[in-house]
Amino acid sequence: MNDKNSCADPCPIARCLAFLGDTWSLLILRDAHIGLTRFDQFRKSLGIAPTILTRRLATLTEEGLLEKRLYSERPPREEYVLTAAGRDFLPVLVMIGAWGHQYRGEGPLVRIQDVETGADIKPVAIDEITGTKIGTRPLRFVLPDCDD
Amino acid sequence: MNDKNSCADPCPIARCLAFLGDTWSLLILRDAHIGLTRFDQFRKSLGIAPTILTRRLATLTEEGLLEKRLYSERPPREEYVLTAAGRDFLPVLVMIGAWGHQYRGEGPLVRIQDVETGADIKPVAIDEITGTKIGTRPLRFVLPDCDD
DNA sequence: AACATTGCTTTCAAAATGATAGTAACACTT
DNA sequence: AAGTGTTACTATCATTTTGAAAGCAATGTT
Repeated sequence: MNDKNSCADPCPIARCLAFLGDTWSLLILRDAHIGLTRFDQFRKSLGIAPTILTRRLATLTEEGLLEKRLYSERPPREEYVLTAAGRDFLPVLVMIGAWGHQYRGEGPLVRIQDVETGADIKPVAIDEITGTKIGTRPLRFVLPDCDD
Repeated sequence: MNDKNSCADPCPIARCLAFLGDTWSLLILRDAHIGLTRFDQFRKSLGIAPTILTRRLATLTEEGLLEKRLYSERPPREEYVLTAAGRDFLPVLVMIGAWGHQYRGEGPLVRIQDVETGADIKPVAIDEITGTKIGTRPLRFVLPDCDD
């Protein structure tokens, strides 16, 4: 994609999107966070063609966001559960949802709540160092030297 | 996609992904945040086919993330600049980058810095209400009644 | 007048997607 | 024991999307 030089794309956004840059993968991850684990649950929830679902689940598994777990030996049946990497993807999904909520929020909308307090979540991204919201201070994308 | 009922998909994540759920759109937005505005800048930066770029820029413009601005009358030339909605998409990109940084961080990596302090940004998503990091407390996705 | 620049469009082959049907391995029911 | 149901797929094929390459229109530059 961006291979003007010999090393892999140095942008962490591009690296992530290289295999997660499609709607289905992200919706599968969303459903996984909601608690779905099985092929047919994903298929019914998403209305996705089984061919595509097979491929997406395989990619997500290969890339370490999901992992297969045998939940029945006879008949052999596997389910897909989130790994640590998959669980750590939640902030991305939540921020996508926050944007959608703000800019595509007409009509009835799913809301994300804190289970304990029952209150709606109000997600914001901050810089942990300065404590300020992302977007309030100018940022810079810095390319390192690349001698791979 | 998820039209088991008559109303539009109530999930704000799905709504966002409905038109932003592809790699190119997100990379264009990334480049727009870096400061690119012109067709050829995007094309060269991304190595994208002009056909696709035309379509993606049109969608991003229609959806209100970019807007066309005439920067030369003769010859008539337009550039694409981020709108408020487009600027507010930065947290999503930054969180995607943070995930990529953590889980796909081998080799040289672009880092995001605070321009003023020069320090690397450490992006985290928090719930503004409770102040806690997203992912540390159990969440729930709540479907509202839908009588559209 | 010839060439360069910018922002596209046209064309067409290749790849991805989606819909539908079918299959494998079992369990369960009668 | 035969038939039916469940789950997780695979096979097939038409449609859609993508990508590569070339072309073009409206200028500015030399």
